[in-house]
Amino acid sequence: MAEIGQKEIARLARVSQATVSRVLNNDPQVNEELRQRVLAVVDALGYVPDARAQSLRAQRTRLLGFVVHRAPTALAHDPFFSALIASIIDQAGRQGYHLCVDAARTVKGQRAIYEELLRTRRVDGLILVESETRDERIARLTAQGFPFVLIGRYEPEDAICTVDNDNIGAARMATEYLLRQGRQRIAYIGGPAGLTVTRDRLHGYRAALESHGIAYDPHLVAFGASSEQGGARAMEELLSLSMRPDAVLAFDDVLAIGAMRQAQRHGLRIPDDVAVVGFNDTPLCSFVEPALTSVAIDIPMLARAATQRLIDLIEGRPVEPRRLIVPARLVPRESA
Amino acid sequence: MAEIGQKEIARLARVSQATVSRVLNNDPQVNEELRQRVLAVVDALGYVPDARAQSLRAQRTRLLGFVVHRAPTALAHDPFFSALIASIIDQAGRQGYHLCVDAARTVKGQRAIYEELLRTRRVDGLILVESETRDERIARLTAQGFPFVLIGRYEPEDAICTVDNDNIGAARMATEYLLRQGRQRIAYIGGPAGLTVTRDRLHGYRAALESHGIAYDPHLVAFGASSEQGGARAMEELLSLSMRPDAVLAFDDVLAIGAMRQAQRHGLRIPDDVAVVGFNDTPLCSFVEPALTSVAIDIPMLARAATQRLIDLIEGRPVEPRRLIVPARLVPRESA
DNA sequence: TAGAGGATGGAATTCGTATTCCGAACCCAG
DNA sequence: CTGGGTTCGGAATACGAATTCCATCCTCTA
Repeated sequence: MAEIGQKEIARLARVSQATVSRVLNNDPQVNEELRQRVLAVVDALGYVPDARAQSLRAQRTRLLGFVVHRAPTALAHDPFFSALIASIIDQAGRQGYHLCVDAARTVKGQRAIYEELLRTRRVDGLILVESETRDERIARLTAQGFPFVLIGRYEPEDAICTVDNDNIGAARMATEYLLRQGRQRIAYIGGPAGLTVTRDRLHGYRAALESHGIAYDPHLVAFGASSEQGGARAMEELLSLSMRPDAVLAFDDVLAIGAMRQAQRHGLRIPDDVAVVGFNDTPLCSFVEPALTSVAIDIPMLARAATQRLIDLIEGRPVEPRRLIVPARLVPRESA
Repeated sequence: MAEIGQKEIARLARVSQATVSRVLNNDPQVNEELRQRVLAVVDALGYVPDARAQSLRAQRTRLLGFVVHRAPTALAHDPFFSALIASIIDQAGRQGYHLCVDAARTVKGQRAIYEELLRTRRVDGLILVESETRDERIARLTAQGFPFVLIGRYEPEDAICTVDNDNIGAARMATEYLLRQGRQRIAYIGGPAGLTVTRDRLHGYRAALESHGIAYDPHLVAFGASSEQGGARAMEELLSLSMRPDAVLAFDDVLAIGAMRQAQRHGLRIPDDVAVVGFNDTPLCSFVEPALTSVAIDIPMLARAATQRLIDLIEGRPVEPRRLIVPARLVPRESA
């Protein structure tokens, strides 16, 4: 039943197929009477142009690609992921674009996805997240002039379009918040070492301390895998210091909760003895005892900015500035 | 640079464009020597067929549509959502399909998305979730013979392809688990009234009771919005009964946690005085005190089954049975 | 050795839309 | 009444790949 095309419409309206196309594309130079006649038929048949044909003809699909450089199953319960996708869909939808989500199942698969989406011209542009610092694909995309935007920091190139959370500023803000509360020995628990995010937040933490005339003490910095155990172990390490910290800034909420629990096991009260601040403001925060103060990343803003930039890029509009930093905000709860 | 097509390959390999196409599609009736010559050029130029042209020609896009009947922002932190998407991408990817995710921003938008994806033939099939019980779009899809699969129960039609979690069985199993632990007065806290899921789980709960010779007592059933407050309020109601329950089965984890907290505020010990079981096995479960026993829905299985069925439908393979029920399993923790 | 039959590759067409190009009709001024 | 300019719609073509159809050439047999 859906095998109706402009040709059929044209036949029924007794005009040429070109006229049908003109009417549908609001070409001003078409007689009003004809326009109505055509629209009547279009309406009656519920005709809608075939996106596949339009894609071929116009050389663009109105499809954005969202690629996660991670196995699909690994992001199953990642709250970041769904929030990001939701906002991208929203923003893209407003401008008539759709979203094609892909993930690399294997390391080899990354290359395949790159080929599949880019070379086949299946999508008009790409939004990449969780890119490695040195990512060969980024170089190739740049070389090919293929539109893409990166969410998260990327250092080597400066000309590429990037949207990132203000990790330095956020960590600094959180640290200063603790300082204002009179905390003296503030510790930092970092996530996976080597990630730019980990380093950035450490920078912010350090900057806040130093601008308040407090010397940076490496003993007060611990690292742990992003899990409750990781947080607990890191906290254990910090508590064994001769002078234990009176506040902890953690790389993410799960680490923070692990740390909090470990402190509680030692009989310490939160926030009285030790204040704890997490990162990401996940739903978990409200459910732990005491509720966790956390830094909220503005994911919708991140997603919207990235999407808008990508569409601008695709449609040839200038994108300025190339790198955008989105501010985060602190969500105060009971733990600090 | 990517403006190379089969015509260009043909020119360089000194064959016709048709031959290039034959080689790429493994047509057996092409001379081996020619095949090699063509493949050499294809390889050298890194040529990959244009998906847009293929879509038009083959009348299929190898794109699956995933439609959520909800505003994008509403699913921002929904763990269900990302788990579902991740597994769909995985399964679809194995068979050369991609996933196009869409959400209805507004009620009017639902219609628009339906038009956009279906009528424009942008996708080969649809996976729908959270459909209303009476959904006009489903009737239209069925009438048009457009391939689609529903995740979640749908009653009116029996011929449509459906994959659903075994809500009745799961609630029954959880209730029996509590009964085996010697619980006598088991209460049920339901979610949004009117939803099939709510009713199904209530059915399972009731069936378990009755098969154990325990009369169903409507006083032991409360309903609440899916929030911590909702759970707390429902629990308050249950605790005010002359004979308070010694166990609670909740519609989801958040409700369960709310109920648990409320019981604790009354000085009751979990699980000694009141056992609590939640639903969905969200990450929250491990983080509350005591850790929440919950029913885990097999989301990957749900997603994979739905995807596989959709692809079977698209490629004309028979799908049997039309309705598939995926079993859930209980994850015991401390709260029961 | 001629004719049948098979193998093989090229020309042409198709998918549905957008667009270019051009001819026809019409208007007004000279 | 005719020529130049304008308006408008239809024929034709392009987008890139797949496929049908056909011409050619080769081989084998009678």
